[in-house]
Amino acid sequence: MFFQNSDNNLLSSLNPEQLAAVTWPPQSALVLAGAGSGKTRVLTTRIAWLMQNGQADVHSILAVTFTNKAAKEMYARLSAMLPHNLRAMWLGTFHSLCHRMLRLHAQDAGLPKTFQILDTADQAALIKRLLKQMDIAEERLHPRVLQGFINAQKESGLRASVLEASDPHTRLLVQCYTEYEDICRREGVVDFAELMLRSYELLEHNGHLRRHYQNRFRHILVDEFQDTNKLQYAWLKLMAGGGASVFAVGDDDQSIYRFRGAHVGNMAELMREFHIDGPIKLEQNYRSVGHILQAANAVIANNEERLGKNLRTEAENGDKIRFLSAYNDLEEARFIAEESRCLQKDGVPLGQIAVLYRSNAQSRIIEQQLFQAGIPYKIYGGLRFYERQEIKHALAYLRLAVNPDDDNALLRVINFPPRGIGARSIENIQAAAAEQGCSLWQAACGMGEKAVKIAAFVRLINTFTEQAPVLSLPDMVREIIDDSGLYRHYQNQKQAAEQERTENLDELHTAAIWFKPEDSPFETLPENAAEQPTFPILAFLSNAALESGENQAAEGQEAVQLMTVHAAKGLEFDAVFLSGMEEGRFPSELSINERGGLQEERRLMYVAITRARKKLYISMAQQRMLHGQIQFGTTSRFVDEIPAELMHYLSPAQSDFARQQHLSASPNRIRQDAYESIENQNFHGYRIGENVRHNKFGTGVIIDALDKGTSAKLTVNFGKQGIKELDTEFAKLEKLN
DNA sequence: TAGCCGATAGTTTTT
DNA sequence: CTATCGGCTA
Repeated sequence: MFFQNSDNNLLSSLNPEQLAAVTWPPQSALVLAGAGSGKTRVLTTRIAWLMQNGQADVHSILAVTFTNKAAKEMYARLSAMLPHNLRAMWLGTFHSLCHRMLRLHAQDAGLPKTFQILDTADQAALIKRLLKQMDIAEERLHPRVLQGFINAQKESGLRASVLEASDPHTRLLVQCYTEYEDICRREGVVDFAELMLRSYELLEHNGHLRRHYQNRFRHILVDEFQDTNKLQYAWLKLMAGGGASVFAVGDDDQSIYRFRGAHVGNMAELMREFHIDGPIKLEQNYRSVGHILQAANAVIANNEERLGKNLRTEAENGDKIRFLSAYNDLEEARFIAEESRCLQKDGVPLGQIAVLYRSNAQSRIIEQQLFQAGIPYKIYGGLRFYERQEIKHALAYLRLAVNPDDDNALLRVINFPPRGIGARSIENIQAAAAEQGCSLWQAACGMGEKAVKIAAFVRLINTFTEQAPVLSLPDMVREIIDDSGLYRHYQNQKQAAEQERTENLDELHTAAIWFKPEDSPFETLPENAAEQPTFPILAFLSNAALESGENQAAEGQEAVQLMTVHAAKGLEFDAVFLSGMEEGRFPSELSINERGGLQEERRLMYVAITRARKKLYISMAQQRMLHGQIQFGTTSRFVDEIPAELMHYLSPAQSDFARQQHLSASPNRIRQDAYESIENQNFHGYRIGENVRHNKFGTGVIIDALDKGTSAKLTVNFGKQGIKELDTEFAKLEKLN
């Protein structure tokens, strides 16, 4: 065989910790893998090693990742490492694997063959419709609350029928949940949580299937285990019930999705229930320089209930962490832009520079400054491809072509583009549907030719339905875009932004051309695919729902990368700007009051710090424009948790004018001149950036200082109390650290 | 029915 | 401040 299958090749470059994890005997294990410790590599190599040694084959492995991107990456890496055809391997996200199972056993799971997947927005739309139908005002029950309730219940494995309500509000929620389940059943749609729960129940109730899968999967491998929710853990337990080994990899310190149901406790639970003596720790970091790693370790050490690990590196200490307490958000953004330019001049590729922030709203001003400075940038976040309205509209037509009973899809496009079917007509259809207990589509069909506009719409959908089994997927998509009038509608709009939507519709057509259901390892090809001519459409739609378009940063972009800290998880950059480090923003005000919220924020901080390889900048704005108002902020407590000896404090130039002078005079020296370093400067026991309390002005931050010999004059920002100048000789200041 | 205007709310996000 | 949504008017 050409392929070099020797252990040496596969394992040679692993460190002892990694080697121990990869070659762990076929028993369950928990790998506690710190940031940058080669976690994905261990997981991938473990699979390859198992297969090389004949301990596992393509069919006996179940590998779960958290994102589609990670699944694809793992698939690519494994394909490069192994001579096997991996198509049959069950590798994917929890949801795509459950989807695969439900497509294969739709009937046993009590689902129609053509069941569709609701994404978050679809689910929200359905819930709004439900509340309106039940005549429940938003003040009484906000749609978001109900959506959260339903998802939380499903993720706890609870159906409406088993819920008991003691108070009226809960009773209402349960009542709505019951109705929601009913609507989903009628329309043949499943939400994300339902994919998990339905799959779980299928295995639980169907002993035959359960035994089949339990016998099949001997090795279950899970990535990002700290982000699993309770239902996913229960699903894994069920799958492993036949004695399979569970090899879970995760980092409790990087668990940042508690707000959407992630349960870090699963790690301890796994050790207990699978009789794992202790975690295998990967503590060797290959990413960051010493100072950055020390900062990360120091910050996270403030958390309790950790499984416990301490990252180490053989790298040099590197630069200190540069900290800037800017006067306002504009100043902060300008600093980031200028410093990016300097980094670029120093040879750092722009794509290796990231600007991180706690919330998306903070990106705008940074974006503006980068734009003004002529620095290319790319923002991650916001709408993704399959979430765009024009794409959702086109897909709604496609859904109707394979399943006209999909009320959600029908309502979305029955009058888009506008075709004279207004609220009144839709109410009529809804009334008829309610009376006959049928779908909106069936009601619309029953309205007869008198309702001219509705009849025309019915004919339109009917032509699509007829074409669906005949045309190829790309032709079908083109037909829908053109004949629905969508394309023309956007073309005729005045605003350029609306006209640009046609480009996305063209892109959807292109996506359909490239989409090959049989090529996708994450899709399932039913045995009777040939007899189901609309299968490509179903697969395309499912793919669109499950993979709403890549949102995570990709390599090789020659642009500064702007994203939230959450979005940066799993990525790394040579230089990182961590912006908006103000108390109340990061940690977020809202989470401080939540139980365990602060610890989660600190983990987020830990994730942020460990994204940086060589240079880390931390900045805050003493004044920030938020919701149209100026907010005053003090330095985040997390910044104070970084030992001062790792920090290098920068002070902003005294005036914009001064900076402009420097800018035009010597662009290369901006950094030195505009942001004068005041490191090690101790102003009679105080330093810039420090938080202090004054018994009259409250808490504030030292933003500037002047040594006067016998005393120092401190400029302190007391937020709402304003900026005050205080002399260390007279003022009574208490340090807050 | 369609488009416009005013009120309102406003973490983090993948599936 | 600004995006979104619902209600109101032409």
